[in-house]
Amino acid sequence: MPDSQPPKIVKRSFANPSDPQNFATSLVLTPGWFARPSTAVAPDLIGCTLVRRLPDGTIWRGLLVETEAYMPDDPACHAYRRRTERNAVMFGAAGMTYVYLIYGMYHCLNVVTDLDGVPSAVLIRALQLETIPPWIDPQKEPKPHRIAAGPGKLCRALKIDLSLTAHPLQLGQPLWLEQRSPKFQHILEQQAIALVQTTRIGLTQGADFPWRWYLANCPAVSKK
DNA sequence: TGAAGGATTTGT
DNA sequence: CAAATCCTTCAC
Repeated sequence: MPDSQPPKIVKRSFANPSDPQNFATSLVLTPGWFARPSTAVAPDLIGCTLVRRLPDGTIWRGLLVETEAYMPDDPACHAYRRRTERNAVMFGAAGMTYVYLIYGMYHCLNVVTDLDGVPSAVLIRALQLETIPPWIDPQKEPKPHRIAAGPGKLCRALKIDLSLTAHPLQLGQPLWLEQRSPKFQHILEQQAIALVQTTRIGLTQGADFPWRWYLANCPAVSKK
């Protein structure tokens, strides 16, 4: 039975109650939250935060401002034809990463959605980074808010590659997701900001399905 | 075993 | 608008 918003609070004991991870745990989106159709999860992910933990322990965070849904009977979905070695994780339980290589040089990050056996995912297309990682060359990208504007660019910015596919999105893993802040939720409900729904980008098939969502007037969105 | 092509990005 | 660049898929 899929969960609905808001996500469950994860109970976990800590030796030190002031441990910042203790607070972070309650914000982390759980597998059940992702166990809904990708067309339901994708808009709900806008305003949530992607957290990247590098092997050296450093944490890099970005606000999700653009997503796309890929469904089981969707000709644009990598799992549309059949199960293969690459897309196998999409056929499994929700809350896992699906990373693939595109055009030989860019990686794309997806979140596996829906029930076990229903192959679908949400492509994360753009982030608004909280801080700019030092390995980003400011000469190459003069606009700081555009560093993660695009699925390939955000993976480059957060050092996401094929080694991170089929990983659980959980606290302490290389990647996890955190729910919207109360402030974001509020201004969204007050319609002070708008979620735009439109068609997906770069497809040769299934291009007419309106399964792309982005934050209106956000400079970090990949394309207007 | 080989060839075609892709959920992208950048520069001409 | 075409190049970069390589993994995946499908045909033979």
